[in-house]
Amino acid sequence: MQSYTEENYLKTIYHLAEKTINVQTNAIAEQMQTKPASVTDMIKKLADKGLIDYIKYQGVTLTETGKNTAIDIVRKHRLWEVFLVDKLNFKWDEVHDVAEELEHIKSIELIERLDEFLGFPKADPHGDPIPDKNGRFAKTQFIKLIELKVGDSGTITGVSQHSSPFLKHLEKLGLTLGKQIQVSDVTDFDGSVEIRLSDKQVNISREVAKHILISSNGKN
Amino acid sequence: MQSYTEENYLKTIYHLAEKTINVQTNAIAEQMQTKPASVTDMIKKLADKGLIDYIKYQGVTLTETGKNTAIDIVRKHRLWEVFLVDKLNFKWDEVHDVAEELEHIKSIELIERLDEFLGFPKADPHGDPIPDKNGRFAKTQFIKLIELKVGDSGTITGVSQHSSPFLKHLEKLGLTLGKQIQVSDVTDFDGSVEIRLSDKQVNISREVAKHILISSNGKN
DNA sequence: TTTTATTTTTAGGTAAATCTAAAAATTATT
DNA sequence: AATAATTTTTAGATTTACCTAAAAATAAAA
Ligand SMILES: [Mn+2]
Ligand SMILES: [Mn+2]
Ligand SMILES: [Mn+2]
Ligand SMILES: [Mn+2]
Repeated sequence: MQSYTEENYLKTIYHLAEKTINVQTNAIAEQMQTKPASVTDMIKKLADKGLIDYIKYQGVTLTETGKNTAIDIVRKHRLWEVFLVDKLNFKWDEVHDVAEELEHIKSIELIERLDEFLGFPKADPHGDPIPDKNGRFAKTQFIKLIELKVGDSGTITGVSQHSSPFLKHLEKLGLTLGKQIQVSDVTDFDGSVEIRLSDKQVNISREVAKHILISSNGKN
Repeated sequence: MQSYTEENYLKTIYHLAEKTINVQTNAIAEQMQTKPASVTDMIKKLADKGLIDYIKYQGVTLTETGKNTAIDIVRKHRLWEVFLVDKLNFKWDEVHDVAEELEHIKSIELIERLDEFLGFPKADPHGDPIPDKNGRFAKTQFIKLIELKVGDSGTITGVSQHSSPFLKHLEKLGLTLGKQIQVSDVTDFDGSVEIRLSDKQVNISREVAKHILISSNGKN
């Protein structure tokens, strides 16, 4: 059984491992809003428990057990987010912090029944896939909106930034999950992207375009 | 802001204060499954924070702030229990431990929306009253079944014991909340009580009868 | 290949929540 | 009222998760 803190470390390492093979001490410290020295302490403990492989000065990787544990926490986090949005009418920018707490509730029964209650959802309110009870989930094939060329179209199926200001901004622009979009222009001057929606046209900065994930349905 | 542990102490003191004015160190220790020495430490901290009044060797009482905090935790605990039973199909004997964790999730928004989602329930699955968001709730007038005389009747509206074995036992006997009952006999030999239900007759021990709460609707 | 910069670890310490063993205060019994 | 029993508190440690400051290792630059 892991502590609340250990679980947060495992989840952080899991997410960082999606970008780099070996996860570095400083990266964990930044993500966890703590100091590298504290990370080193925790890393040793997790290694002793067989949840990560650790070579001094070389960063860490999750073991099979560690990875499974992390995925289980991610599963809980995302299911709770669905609950908050679908059942309690939270907005997609309001759910993260609460889910950050709820994900640590320890009851297999609870999460399985919640999953059923929610209708076994496949994705959370941000488009992130929800692992099933065996930890399996489809690796989603997303393209960053920024990578689309003029004329390309697709559907918004995810975001790679979960901050409230960002999500509120998208909401205001009407760029929510499931929306069909087409890139109508890319401005030479600042690289900002002109998006055609079914009913209107909006302009978004490169920074915003980087964090919108598209499931492409055909190039032009 | 209180820690998880502080919250559990406050809740324990609150419940013990329903029976005695001054709550004693040993009583808290027993309830919290910890040692009196640990309780003394925590008591000092809670007193420093202004959540309890404490005179050495004289036990403690909750301050207004402490009481409000405790009631808020009780509110959360009971709402989560309703959620588990009404929405996730848990049995009334399965919810306590999970609610014990869920009650510590810190989000006012969450609990108010949950309350609404559940239809502002007035009682939890064990018949205990749920405080509203201002901490107010009707003081329920229960009579212990053991106190009824032969011929008295009433409705089962609560239990004063939440252990799984006890609740499963009641379930098996058909003695669940809302059931109409009448005391048809009290055995001389062991004081066990004969209960008439709408469709059958059951015999329960004094020990069981002590923990069933009845809202009386007329004596004979 | 030195030197410099960055990253990571170690050393030593703090605060929260617990413990055991022993001392002190209160309560009950003779 | 004196003694015994019970309750409560103190003293001194331990564990977990942090911290700062300094040392060590690795990576980058000159
Ligand atoms: Mn978390
Ligand atoms: Mn999410
Ligand atoms: Mn609790
Ligand atoms: Mn209850």
